[in-house]
Amino acid sequence: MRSIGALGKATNTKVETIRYYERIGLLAPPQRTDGNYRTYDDEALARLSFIRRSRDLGFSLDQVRALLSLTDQGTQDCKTVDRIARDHMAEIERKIADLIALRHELSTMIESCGGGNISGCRIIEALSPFDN
Amino acid sequence: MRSIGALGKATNTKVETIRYYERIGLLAPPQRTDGNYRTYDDEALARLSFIRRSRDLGFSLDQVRALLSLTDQGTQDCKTVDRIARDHMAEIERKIADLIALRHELSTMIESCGGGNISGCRIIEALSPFDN
DNA sequence: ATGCTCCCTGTAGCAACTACAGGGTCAAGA
DNA sequence: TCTTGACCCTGTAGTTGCTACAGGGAGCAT
Ligand SMILES: [Zn+2]
Ligand SMILES: [Zn+2]
Ligand SMILES: [Zn+2]
Ligand SMILES: [Zn+2]
Repeated sequence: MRSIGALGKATNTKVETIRYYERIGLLAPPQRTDGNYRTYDDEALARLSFIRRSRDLGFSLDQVRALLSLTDQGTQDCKTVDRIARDHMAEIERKIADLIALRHELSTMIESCGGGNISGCRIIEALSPFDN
Repeated sequence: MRSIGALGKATNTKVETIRYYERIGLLAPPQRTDGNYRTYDDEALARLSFIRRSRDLGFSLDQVRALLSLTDQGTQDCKTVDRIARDHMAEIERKIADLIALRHELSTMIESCGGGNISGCRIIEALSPFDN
């Protein structure tokens, strides 16, 4: 059994974040000490580690919730797990493509800056309408 | 002079968003009609277009605010403009790198799924602690 | 007069936390 | 024993950039 602070250190999670996960139902309310302190067992540690790892991989809390509830009924087919992961992957791909397009536009813009005063700056021009 | 709805259409911006920009001081409060309707002139249109273009390029509202106030004093050196743009570019680069690393991890994970039931799924295993 | 579309203000919601304020608890040292 | 300090508690509000109402008023056409 460990305190919320110890759990936080073990999982690299802020105490407030742990309480937040409890509030939104992602972590079960743990047992309390006589002084009303939360105490966590190893299962809670494993569950929070799972959550953090999933979050680090960019899954949304809703996706994490789904993954957790699927894991809790471990006898089912893992098709849904696969689906969630692939959907997330597709989203990442989309974001990468968007950002690469953005980078191209930005770099063109930045390279055009001649370095005079602002009224003649090409960056500002590129942002402004009606002066193409 | 145009109504808020017309300005919204012209800049592809929702009416609520325009009011929001006004509330946070990004757009000046416009003139009003007798019936208390906002009316916008061409300058407001240009300003909102600038904002939208900057937002499309991923600048934060704070960055947009800075760019606008720099533009308003057009005689200054454009060093600061350049700086904002380069900072933003660096952030985009960081995000791209992060997402590419993420994609690598995810694809490894997804490819490892053999398709049985959940308790043996490699995706779940990859997310879980203590079972490496 | 009635409907319809637009506009107004003010407030609350989204994601995923984070940061207090204003207290209580607990272990250790003087 | 008393006190100090680190930790914990609840509850609420802030962050970013909007978006969505609710409950009204304005303006125009029929
Ligand atoms: Zn290009
Ligand atoms: Zn320049
Ligand atoms: Zn790898
Ligand atoms: Zn699987």
